[in-house]
Amino acid sequence: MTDISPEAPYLRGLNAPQREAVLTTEGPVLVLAGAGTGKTAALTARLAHLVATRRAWPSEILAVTFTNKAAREMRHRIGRMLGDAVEGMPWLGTFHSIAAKMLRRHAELVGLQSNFTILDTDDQLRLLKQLIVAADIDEKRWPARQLAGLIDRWKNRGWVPADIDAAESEAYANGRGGELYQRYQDRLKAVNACDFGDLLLHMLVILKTHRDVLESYQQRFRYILVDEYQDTNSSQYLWLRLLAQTRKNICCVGDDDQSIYSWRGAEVANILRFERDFPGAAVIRLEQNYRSTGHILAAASGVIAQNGGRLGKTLWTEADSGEKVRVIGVWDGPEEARRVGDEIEAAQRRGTKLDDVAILVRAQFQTREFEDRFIAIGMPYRIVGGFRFYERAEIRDALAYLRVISQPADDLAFERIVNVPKRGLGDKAVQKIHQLARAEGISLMLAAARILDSDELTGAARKSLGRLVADIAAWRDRLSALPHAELARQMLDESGYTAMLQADRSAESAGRLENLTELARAMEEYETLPAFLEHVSLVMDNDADAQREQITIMTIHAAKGLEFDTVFLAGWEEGVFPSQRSLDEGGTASLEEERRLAYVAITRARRLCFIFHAANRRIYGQWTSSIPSRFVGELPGEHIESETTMTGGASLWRAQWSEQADPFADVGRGTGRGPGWQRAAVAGNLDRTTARVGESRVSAASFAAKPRGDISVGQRVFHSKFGYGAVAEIEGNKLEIDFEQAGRKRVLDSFVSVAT
DNA sequence: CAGTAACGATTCGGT
DNA sequence: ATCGTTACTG
Repeated sequence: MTDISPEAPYLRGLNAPQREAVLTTEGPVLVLAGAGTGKTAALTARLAHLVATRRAWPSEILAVTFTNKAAREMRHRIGRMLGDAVEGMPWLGTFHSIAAKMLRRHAELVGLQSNFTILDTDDQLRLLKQLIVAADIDEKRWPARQLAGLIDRWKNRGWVPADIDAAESEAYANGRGGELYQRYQDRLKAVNACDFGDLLLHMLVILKTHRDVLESYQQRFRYILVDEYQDTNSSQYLWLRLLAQTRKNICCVGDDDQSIYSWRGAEVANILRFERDFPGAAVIRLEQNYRSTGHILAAASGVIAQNGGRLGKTLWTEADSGEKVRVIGVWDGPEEARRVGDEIEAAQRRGTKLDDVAILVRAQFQTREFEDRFIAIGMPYRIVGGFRFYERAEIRDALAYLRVISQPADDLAFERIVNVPKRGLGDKAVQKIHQLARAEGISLMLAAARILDSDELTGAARKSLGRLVADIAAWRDRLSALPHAELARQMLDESGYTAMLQADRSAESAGRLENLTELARAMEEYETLPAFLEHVSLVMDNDADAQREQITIMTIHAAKGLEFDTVFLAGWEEGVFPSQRSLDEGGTASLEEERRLAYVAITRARRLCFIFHAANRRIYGQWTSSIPSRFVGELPGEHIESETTMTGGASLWRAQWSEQADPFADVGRGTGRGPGWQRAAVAGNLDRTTARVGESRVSAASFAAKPRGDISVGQRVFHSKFGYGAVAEIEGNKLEIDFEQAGRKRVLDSFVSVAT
């Protein structure tokens, strides 16, 4: 079966199907890998095997992952197996980074220069907005977001503007979709830029139309490996199929049950397509789970079993059954946060590390409740997702400056910084530059320089623009003499950006300055400014603060591929999870995707899994009563343990919803009519609820109070939302406080008490 | 040009 | 509720 001894170190500890996945090197292979079945171990072993047996040099293997993080981890693990031999695995990366690398070599074939910029969503939207306005379309009725989504979908399918037929075009502005797509592509080309979809689409076009290029890559890549295959979209699939066409040594690893990105263009159908396009593909199933206890695995399996059309895997484990999944019903969101906090503290006392605990939510808004609570009790936490480092305004501004320096033709970057900080270049000045640029067919940067030679601009605006243009030129000159990180620091000072933040006395400005320092530091790790900018475009990771122990709060989507000892799943209510959107539209398919999410969520847990559902929740400022998610009802009874904190207990609870034939038949948005147990619960919780209302009344009444005598600068105080902090400034009854957890905030003195 | 009031949207989110 | 964007006003 193989020419290598079965004792090869990278085979140690692998089970039979895993070994098969490693040793079946020739021909197409499809590995169906359930959650926690040691997929990554098998995958890295496969790569090690290919190299160790001299079937291919590292540079002859194309290995594609879905995220940069996954790519990094794989690189790391192979490094451990092969020593430094992996140094040269130049083709291990995400679809986008690999496509970008290729495209830089062949850019001219699609009318780009090899130093093209990669636009992010924000740039993309601004550009589209301009085109929409120019096309005389009402941006209110036809939002840029919608067009962006549409173009994205087209690109995901591998369609260029010429492929858009009338029916497709109809989806935007009465049939003008295709036209705008074309204009958008023209505009991108004019500014020498690409969006993410283009990286793949352009390469696809090149591979299709330039035989020599295609053949050289087919020649080069002896083996192709694809991770998270269920997440690939059509364009990625077509790209892979072209590259694998001749040698057919392609191995795809995926799990149809973990396909949760269809809204982003992923097509599970690619799995079925694979067996059709590569007849005779070996199909290998990894079904032994090494991660979770028996109860957790059984609970997850019970839920996912409700889905139709699965390829079918039966996960099993040799591990103990462990503790049952705990399903906890609470009164409302705040109570959910309190209960989770209590359980975490209890787990901590039992020796669980906070790093091993995660709270997973369906939607970002659910994180607020936990954040509030954890600040109050001083529980260290981090929220993954939300605003990433590179998406913050100050970072984007700084990057825009750097882009203008690196690439004068980058109009979008120029527009972003032309009046940041404010330098008196408002709409009308910018408009004039635009006009000239359009008339002459030149970049904004060039037009700005040109306009100074005319008398279009006068007075302050003229002077100010002159200074900016001269500054940018000077910074660009210095780039050859100075390390780019150092240049960035000087640029931030000289542009007035630092001064602008220093002048801003708001609570966040200090943090923003720190972020900029961090940005300059990060730049030091890159050879050149363009190399750094490329990294930024492709990697939106935020790998700051990993120092002290903290729990993690994140969405289920963000948790895919991760695992934790203890997992809290919050907000399992109809309308939250499954989300209202998925219930309103999308039918069975979208409900099944939600169910796969539930499956992914439960299988993140190694040892303990808690599932919460609240009877009342505030959504968009509106109190809504809710009933437990249907997924709660799908959890097999023998693997869970239910409890409720509400009077009436589990018996009443169950009586109301779990024994009806179709308990969700009349579930709709805001029916507002809660089941009977809710009324019972209301009675039971009346005291607590009124107490809370009373509290806030008292606070409100004290709004007008005069400054109090027991607080002075430096005093340590406690605030029920922000926790402990020290008073930094007093202004009447308003205090500036440096909170230990929440940073500097302005609060009324009536909301704090003197700490003891 | 800059500050403020009104308006509106608001899953999931890597590259 | 909240945040971001736009429209209007000083």
